[in-house]
Amino acid sequence: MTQDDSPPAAAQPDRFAHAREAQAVALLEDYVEMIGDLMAELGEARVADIALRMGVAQPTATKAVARLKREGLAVSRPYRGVFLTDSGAELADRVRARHRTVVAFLVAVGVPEEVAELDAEGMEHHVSATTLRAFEAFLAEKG
Amino acid sequence: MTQDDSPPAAAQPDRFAHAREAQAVALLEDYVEMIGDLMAELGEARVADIALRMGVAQPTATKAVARLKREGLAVSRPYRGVFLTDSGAELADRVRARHRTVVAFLVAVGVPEEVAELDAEGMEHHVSATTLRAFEAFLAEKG
DNA sequence: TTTTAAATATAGCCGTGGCTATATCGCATG
DNA sequence: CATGCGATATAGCCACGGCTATATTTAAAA
Repeated sequence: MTQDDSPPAAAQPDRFAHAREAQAVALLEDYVEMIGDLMAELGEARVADIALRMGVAQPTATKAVARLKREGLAVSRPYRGVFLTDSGAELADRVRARHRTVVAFLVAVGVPEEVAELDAEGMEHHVSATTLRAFEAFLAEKG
Repeated sequence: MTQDDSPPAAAQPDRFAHAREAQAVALLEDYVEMIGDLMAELGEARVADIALRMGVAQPTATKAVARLKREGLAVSRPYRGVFLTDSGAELADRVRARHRTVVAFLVAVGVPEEVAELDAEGMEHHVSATTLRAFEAFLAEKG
């Protein structure tokens, strides 16, 4: 209208859809990883501990567990501990490994440890398999 | 209960709170950047174009604009275009610069262009000022 | 000028992910 | 074996960020 009559460029909405998608699974990944940690440390994951570590109120953790169960990532009986299914455990392992790689990579390019830990928590969910492999390659040859 | 009686480690819930916080502003950042782009290209940002580029329905874009106005990042009169405030424009510039840096950095460490673009869209919102500086330093000396 | 089409706004719905308050259950203890 | 406490679940609230359907307004065309 002011200076350009070209169409508004039916642009790249997919990029954003993609990021939204990643965000949708991010929380599930965090919860699954945390439950995996708790199972490794304590033998079981209790809702109270999940809530404590995630920094949320207990009913919020309960709701999250319900979602995990719906997604087939966890199982639990009322008033008992929460356990990961096979696919949940597999996801937890992948998430944990990715987290470690991202942190190590950030540190390798000069980010201070604590900052790397903080930033990785949000970044990791958006790191694709391709990018993760690039990080690993970088660490391998520059280690 | 099973093997460890130590307290469940009143862990690092702050990490997650931090990531949640970053997520909260991520969408606002995307909208602001997009509006900045549209203003630069077309002289004004219309809700329809914002919706088109963000890949959302038009009422979703309208709602987002309302939020931007509440946050003091944009202004608009009913049925007219949307414009950024000074602080909105400043934010748009910062976001755009950060986006470019993150993409360039990913490419520099071996991530294919298109993947870098895709991953950056989600990652960038979690890249702290410290990490961004590390990326810039890396690019500078490794250019 | 009147009519119509396109753009914007509004209403109302859904799921997510937080919260507080409260009910219910399980277990250890008395 | 009763009871009380801690852990879990449920109810119900809120804001966000999507959506569709519909009303309203602007702008263009007849």
